[in-house]
Order: sequence, then structure tokens, then C-alpha cells
Amino acid sequence: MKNVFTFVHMFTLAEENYMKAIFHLEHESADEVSTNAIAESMATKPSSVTDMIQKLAEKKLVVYKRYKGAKLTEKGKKIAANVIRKHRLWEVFLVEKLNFHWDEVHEIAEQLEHIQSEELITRLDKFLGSPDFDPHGDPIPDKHGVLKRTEKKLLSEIEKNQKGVCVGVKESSPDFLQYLDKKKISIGTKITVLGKEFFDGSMIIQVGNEQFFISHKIAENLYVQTL
Amino acid sequence: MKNVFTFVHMFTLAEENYMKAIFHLEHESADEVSTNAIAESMATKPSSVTDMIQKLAEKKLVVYKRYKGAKLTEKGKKIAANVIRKHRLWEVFLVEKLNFHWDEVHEIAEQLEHIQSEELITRLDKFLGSPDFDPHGDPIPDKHGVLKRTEKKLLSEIEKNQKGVCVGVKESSPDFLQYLDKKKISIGTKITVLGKEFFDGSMIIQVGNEQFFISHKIAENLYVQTL
DNA sequence: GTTATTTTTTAGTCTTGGCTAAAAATAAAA
DNA sequence: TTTTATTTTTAGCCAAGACTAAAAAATAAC
Repeated sequence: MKNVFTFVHMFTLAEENYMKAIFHLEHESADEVSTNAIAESMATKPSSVTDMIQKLAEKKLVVYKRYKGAKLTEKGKKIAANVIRKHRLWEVFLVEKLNFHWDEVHEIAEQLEHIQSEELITRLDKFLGSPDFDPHGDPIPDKHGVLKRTEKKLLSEIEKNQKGVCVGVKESSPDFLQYLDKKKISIGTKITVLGKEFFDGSMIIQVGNEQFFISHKIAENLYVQTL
Repeated sequence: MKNVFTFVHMFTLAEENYMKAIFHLEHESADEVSTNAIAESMATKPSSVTDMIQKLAEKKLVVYKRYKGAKLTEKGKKIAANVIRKHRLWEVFLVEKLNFHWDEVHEIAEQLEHIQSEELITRLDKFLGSPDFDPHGDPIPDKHGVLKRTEKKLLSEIEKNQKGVCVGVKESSPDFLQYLDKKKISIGTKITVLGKEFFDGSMIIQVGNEQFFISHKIAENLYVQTL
């Protein structure tokens, strides 16, 4: 089939997905990522990965040495970050505007992230109020592909009298999400830890004008960014 | 490449585009559509078209007889209508929510129409207030693929004292669109023809509380649905 | 420092969806 | 009704991106 997206810089769906996968793996273990690791993360075979990273290397999107794994170039990194930016912006859209739940949006965003239009993303970002985090609390890279280095912590790691902004959840079972809804906790909600019980890890927290008790189980499944 | 969209009924991007093209051509000239016509409308070669319609025929999406062209089956028609539904809903989104202009949205919608998720479209439709027309005034098929038979007319064809709702434009040059903006005419705007000059086709119309003069050139580029 | 194991690469196939060039069927003209 | 022109199909080829099986390199174990 002919390439449907006729723009200046064009990468195929497969190329974008490979770069994205390598990007994520690099952020997990710093060094160049192994063929096997990429294959596993993409549910494909190592031989297919070798093929592709060789092609990406020719296009100067990754640095590749036989038997030594791959590493994104600056250009590759930028492209990957942009795909991730689109993915996360679309997730915000799906949750905030279409009322999907946090755990329903990944598959759809996986498709939407490949839509090609700079202007679309510029406008979508504006429409959503230029969010900094996606519904899972992961940071959204800016339009230059720069990913704000974020101090995402579990609420349970926060000390007494510290504040944090809710940026996501670790677990996302319906029960948990409903609990959060009930307590009016969502992305962007400011939380202050008023008290912390060392015996069971439970906490007293303040959300808006309300103060209430939460168990350790709740606190260890909620990501916050400290302020 | 492996199919990215893993759903129940899955058609490739190419298959969807062929069905869509055939759907449009059938609505232009009733009968089965010729290989050449499809090739031209898709900017591809007749031999490629033959290949594809044979594949579609095996899948019972079109009826095909050698040298006799193709015709969508009920199933094929439904699928095509659904792609068109998605295309037009996304166009509404782009114009109404992201403030794109009517003539900027086609390329992007061409990509978005292939995103696979029933739920997404259900919610998008609701989010947009279940619109009946896209920004070009073309009707949006319902979720069963039924296309409301519409009486789309040019404003110039409307008689004195008749009313219509603006459903789209024929020409969509920036100048024309800006003119319409200035006159506060957009999709859904009610227009009443107060007077009509037979000599030059100019009109006096009412839009909201304002009454003003428009030339024939304007009137013959504006689609309305009569009320 | 060999041998064994794991990882990675190569070589060769497959499918999708394009393409060109040539053949066959249909339609138009003489 | 032949001949000519057009349309459509077939046959064969190409690229992307997957796969399997076998070879080669790097690691680990003895």
C-alpha cells in the first residue's frame, strides 16, 4: 500500500513503534537496549528486531553495532518523544472529554498516536489546556520532545506536612478508581499529608476542604508529584 | 507488518479505503462501478484495483464479475458507511472543538476514520451532540450505517419566504469562509430568504436578527437543508 | 582455556498491496 | 462484420515487515 500520510518527515507505523519501544527501554536501564529486550517488549521475534534496527540505523535514527544493541540518536529520541507526546495527549482527551476511565484508553491512544498532523497536536494540546501529565500520571513531553524530569512518588512515600499533586495511579481496578471518584481525587488534585501512622502506614490527608483517613493500601497505589 | 488493530471484525486500511471509494462512486452513478473509475478516484492503477476487488469479493464485501465492475454487498455497504460516519464525526470534532476551518480537515479525518473502537465513536458522537451533518454539509450515517436521505440544496435554489439551515459550502476558499464568518453564518445557522432578484440572482436574507443582501455568487456556494 | 549456553544475526519465506507489461475481453468504428 | 480502440485482467516483480531455521558471536560454566 502507498503511504497514506504524505508529510515532510515520514516514518511508518512500525518505525514509530520501534523508536517508542527503544525510548521506553532506554529510560528503564540507561544503556543501549538489547535486541531481545526490544523483541519481548513488542511481542515480536529478535530476528525481526535486527532487521528493523538495521534499517533505523541507516536512517540515522538509532546507533547500532552488531551484537551490541541499539541506542536512539538525538533525532530518533525526538521522534519517539513526539509519538509519546501524542499518545499521552490523546489519553487526556479520552479521559477528560470523552469520559473514558484511566484503564480503558491505552489501546485507543496506541492508534491515535500515529495520526500525522503537527497542527492537530498543537490544537489538541491547547484544547486540553496544555496538560503536563497523562491520566496515568506520566509526564507529557513538550513539543520539542523534552520530557520534564519528574519526581513521581507514591503517596505512601510522602512525609507528614508535605504536599503533592495527584499525577496517576499504580493500580487501576474499577473499585479503586471508584473510591477515588468518591473522594474527589483525580489528576491534578492537591493532597496534603496531615498525619501518618507508622504502625500500619495509614494517613490523614487533606483534599480540598475535606480531611479524611486513608489506608496504606490506598496510599501505595497513588502517584503524586511533590511540591 | 502485523495488524495493529486486533478486534473482532478487522479490515485493513486499504480494504476500508476501497470500500469507501466504491460506496461514494455507487452514490454517484447507481450501477456497479468500473475498475477504472475506482482506480482514478483512488489515484492508483486499474490492475491494483482488480487485485483488491477480487479479495473483497472472496470476503463477500463486494459482488464481482470479471469485466463487469464491483458493487458492495449489504455487509460491505455497512462497513463503508461506518468509515464515512467516523470520517464525518471527526471532521465535526476538528471544526467545532479544535477550531479548524472547513477546508483544512479532510486530510486529518482521512487518517482518523480508520481508528478502531466502537466505544470511541459512540462517545465522540455524544460529545459532539450527535450531529446530523459534517462541516461540509454532508449527512453523517447513523450507527447502523443508514444515511438519512437529505434534501441538500444550494441557497440559490431556495424560493422567497422559504427557510433553510446552513449545512455546508460548495466552494471553500479562505475568502468565502471569512465572508461567512463575518456574516455569522456557520453550520446550523437558520437562513430565511426575504427577497430574490431574478435579474442577477441576488437575495435579501435574514440571519438571526440581521437582514442583509447577498450576491448570487454567495448563494450558489452555500448548501442549505430546507425546513 | 575449552566447552556449553545464550544472544544475535543471517538467509530464505510469506503476505499485503503496490507496480509494469502483456494478454484477453468488451465496446466502438469503419 | 471485421477492425480498432478501450477496458480489464493476468502474470510477474518489488518493498515492507513479519516469520523460521540455521549460523555466528558473545557469555557463562567447567
